[in-house]
Amino acid sequence: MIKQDIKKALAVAIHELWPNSGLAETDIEVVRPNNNQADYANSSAFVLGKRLSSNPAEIALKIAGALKGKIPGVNKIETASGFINFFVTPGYLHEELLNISKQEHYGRNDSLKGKTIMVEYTDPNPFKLFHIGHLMSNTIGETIARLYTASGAKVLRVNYQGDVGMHVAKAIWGAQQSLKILKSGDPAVFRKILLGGGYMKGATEFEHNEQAKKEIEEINTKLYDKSDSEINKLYKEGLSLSFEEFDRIYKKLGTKFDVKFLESEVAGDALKIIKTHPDIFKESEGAIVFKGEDYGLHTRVFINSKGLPVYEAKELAVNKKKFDEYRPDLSVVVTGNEINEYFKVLMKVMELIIPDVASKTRHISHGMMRLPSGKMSSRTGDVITADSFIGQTKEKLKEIESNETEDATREAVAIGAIKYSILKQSPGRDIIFDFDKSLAVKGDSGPYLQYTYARLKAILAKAGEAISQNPDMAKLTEESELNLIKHLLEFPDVIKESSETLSPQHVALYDFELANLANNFYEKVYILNDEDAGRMSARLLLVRVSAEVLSHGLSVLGIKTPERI
RNA sequence: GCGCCCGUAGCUCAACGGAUAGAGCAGCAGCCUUCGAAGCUGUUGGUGGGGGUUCGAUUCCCUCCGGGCGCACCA
Repeated sequence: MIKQDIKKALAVAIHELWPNSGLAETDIEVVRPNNNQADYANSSAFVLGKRLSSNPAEIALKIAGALKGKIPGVNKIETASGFINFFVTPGYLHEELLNISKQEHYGRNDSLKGKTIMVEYTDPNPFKLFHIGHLMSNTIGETIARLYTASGAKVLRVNYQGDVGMHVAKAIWGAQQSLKILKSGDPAVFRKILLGGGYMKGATEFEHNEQAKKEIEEINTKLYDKSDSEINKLYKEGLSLSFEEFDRIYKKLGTKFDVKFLESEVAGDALKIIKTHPDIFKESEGAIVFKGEDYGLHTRVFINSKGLPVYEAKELAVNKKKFDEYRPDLSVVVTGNEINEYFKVLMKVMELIIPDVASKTRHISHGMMRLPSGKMSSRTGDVITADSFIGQTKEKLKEIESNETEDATREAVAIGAIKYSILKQSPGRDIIFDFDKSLAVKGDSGPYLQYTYARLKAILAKAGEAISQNPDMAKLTEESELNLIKHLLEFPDVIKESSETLSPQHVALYDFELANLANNFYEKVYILNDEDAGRMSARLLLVRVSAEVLSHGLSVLGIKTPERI
């Protein structure tokens, strides 16, 4: 890679000029400048200027002079007020394009080879709706998993689902009430009640109906000791309905979990862990709590006054369980940012009782999907399900489709649009979901990228056998061609950096810029029916590699690339 | 009140402490008699206020203003 070559040459030159500068190769960065002043640039002269107490511009000149003619592929080195700018030759670009066209997994790196990483995400609760918040967690988590895979790690996708707890009791209570009124045995009605309306009703009544609150708490206890057969039946039924529903959605979204944990499996462990650490957890007002104030945090309840473990305790147990059973090198937990503060308490507790787990656990939070009216709440029913969201997006796509599109393709485009709009911004931020405004299907959008891919593939399909002819790489001289190749060369760096910093938006931006350059090339140069067969073949090679890299780039984002859209 | 996060163009978002702060949408002006117009080209427009650190600050620190989330038995 040219960046590495430049870096090495810089390190050597700097060492020769100033043996004691203390500037190592790892301190030197070669970047593609965001302006068009150079192909690659370096700013080490500023650092050296500081260390040597001398003028950066002069230092840059000295370095540039020492490097002249020493880096293969670089034919021009300039300085501009301290920056050192490098220009590469078309010949170098041609050679590199040919190289990457032969690589099977271009873009992958092996920086995490041999490592096992668990990524927990989505975490929907049975008995509640799978809404666009889960869609967000799923999209981001899936991309993190794919970024780690692209860096060579073995990734285990984890889904942790709350099959016990107050929300289940609320849903069952609500369903019972509705069933009494409706006297309906229709499975579809039952399904709807249990998965959506039941929880809503239970949660609402819980807040201002003392009788309901009491009954729900009783149900919660019964759920733990399994003493009531009617509740057991409703529970079992609802659980399998929920899982069926979730699996259907995962399939749609392109996620497949390797490990599924249930809260019910870890509740017992949770109690055990808490009880074996009386030095850390204290009794307070009938509950067992962790006094976070000693560590600049706040107090959290781990076991409630009914003796049942709450979220924090179960989360503690599930994180321990991951390491007991799978021994990962790293465990990443993706959640909404509303639980950031709880997670800090949890991390502190883990540091105290299972430090080895704590040191290998990392919490990543994402923002909320918000409605223009405010926060979404499944309690009040002010919620948009993933299904209806995807459905609405498909409807919107119908407006701009030029020909008859198959439903599966339309769905791939709709999901691509949704995923891209989530991933193009940094994960910590909220998305204000205003359907007409925030979900783009034109411009910087998923469909634009898929369209570009389909367009490139259409050329390749028409070219047929011309692809296999001997490409005359030297014929790629247009600016649009060279710019495209330069961008293609960046792909491995972008993947590696995004995986290190967990920044899906960098991949999204890269893909978008790639599409821009590819479209620019498409408009500027006519590819097919060229009397110069070698040139046509070289251009087709560029089309092919661009399409492949775009497809891989989108695949990292979990976005499909249909051949036709 | 305390803690954490955020504030960039009319709107939605980018920008390892680097050069002239980039895109998309919306607006305006163009491009379908050759490969897919879900496209391409051009254009208008911006870092909440005030200090500080630095050769260099959207980025780091302080402060003020504005918004979000959390602050004990829900997750």
